[in-house]
Amino acid sequence: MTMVVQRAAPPALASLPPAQRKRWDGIVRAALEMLEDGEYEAIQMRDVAKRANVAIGTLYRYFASKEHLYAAVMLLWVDSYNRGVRRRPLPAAPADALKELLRRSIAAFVAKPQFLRVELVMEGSNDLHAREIISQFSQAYASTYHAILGQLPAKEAAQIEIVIQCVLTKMLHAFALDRATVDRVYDVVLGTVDLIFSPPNLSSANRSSAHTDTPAAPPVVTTRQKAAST
Amino acid sequence: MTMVVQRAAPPALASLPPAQRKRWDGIVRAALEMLEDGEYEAIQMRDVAKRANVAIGTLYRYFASKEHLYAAVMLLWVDSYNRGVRRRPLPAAPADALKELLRRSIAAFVAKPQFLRVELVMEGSNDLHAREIISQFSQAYASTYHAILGQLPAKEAAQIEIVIQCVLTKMLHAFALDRATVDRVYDVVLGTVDLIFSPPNLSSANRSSAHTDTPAAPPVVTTRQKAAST
DNA sequence: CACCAGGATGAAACACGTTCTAGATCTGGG
DNA sequence: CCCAGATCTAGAACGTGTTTCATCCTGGTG
Repeated sequence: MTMVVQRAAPPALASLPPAQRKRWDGIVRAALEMLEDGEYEAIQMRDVAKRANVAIGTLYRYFASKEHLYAAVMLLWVDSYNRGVRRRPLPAAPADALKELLRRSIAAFVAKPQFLRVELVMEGSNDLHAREIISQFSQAYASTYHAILGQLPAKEAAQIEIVIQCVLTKMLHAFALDRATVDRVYDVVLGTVDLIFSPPNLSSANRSSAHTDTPAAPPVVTTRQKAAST
Repeated sequence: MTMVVQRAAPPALASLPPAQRKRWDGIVRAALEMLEDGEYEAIQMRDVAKRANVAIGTLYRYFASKEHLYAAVMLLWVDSYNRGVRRRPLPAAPADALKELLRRSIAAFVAKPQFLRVELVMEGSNDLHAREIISQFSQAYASTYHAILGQLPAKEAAQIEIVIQCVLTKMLHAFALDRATVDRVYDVVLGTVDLIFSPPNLSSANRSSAHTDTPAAPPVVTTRQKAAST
């Protein structure tokens, strides 16, 4: 009565006998190497299998999809990125530490635009396995920044973290797609830190809100309701 | 000697005789309708062609790829979005106007997550035609925000614009992929405005930079160089 | 009217991710 | 040593985006 499962979930790397772990490694390594000198779109699963000396069916027993495979590749790669970025010491002041960390991150990613483009694909992916892995390492980033901002009030630290994260990845993606130069990436990302930590005199803009706020914005409250239902 | 072109570039909508323009419209409308009640991935080009009453070959004469077609769809849709968002008046104070605009934008997008997901796909796309169209309407967004921040110094206005833009789209994408609730989107996006316009007391964090800056960060300068060459 | 050029047609073929099949091979327990 | 079951393999097959191609309009021109 125990019917055969249509397709088993890909095994977790952790719980894997050495022989299979070796295969796993070989596949990911092959995929990584092929990305080193070719675009994601140009890489064929059949070729990855050939290069790793496994059958295509085997490849698909370990990875549910091309996106899942390359999520694993990114995870491997991001490790080396992390080691490089965190090696040298950082300035003590949060704003300066942040800026320095961002410079290193940008440098690391800019050196390998294919990986950025793959990350972009991953973020748009619907594949469950891929998404899980991706969220893993976006949390890894977050924790790095969290360490720096620890001394700030938790609320602000969280907000700053996410803003920085958004700006950094967006700008890197723009760069990866040739929509921004390296210099612009640096300018915008570091400029964001300045904007947050050394704000220009916006108080005039802010002050005027005291008397224009209430009269002009009564229908606002309904907006959120509509969003949920429409 | 004039050899036949392998594949003519898709014609621009502007320079098109009425009959063909009508076909163009029909195709985009069909594609739009199919997205209204189905996921992008589930939509087949063959079916779009059938629904628009054109041959598949014709469809591909107007649009170079599925992504190009859906970029055009998004452009059509974003028009109606813009009309909706800009109709009611905004508060006069930049910070408040910004917040209100953001609330409306979030509401508009949250109501149609398929479109968000398509936008995500578009942003990761390598298709030239698609990317050109996409950059068109991300500029359309930008101009909307630009109008609000006109009274601020140009430099800061530009920086604020881009930060807001990054945070907004990132959070919307997170929502589209079920990685954030609607409430979180509102909190983070509006919180960003607060962070910029009513910064908490970060000066202590900032002040200490005066004496930690120079000693701790000597190897920094080389970072950018490495980025460009490696 | 005959003719031409530039669409338009849709069936067939191709490409590549993914799945399936039919054995071969390995592995651990008796 | 032998068996049952898991895993591996080569390759065929399938689905969907994309391309090709032979053919059929259609509307302007002499």
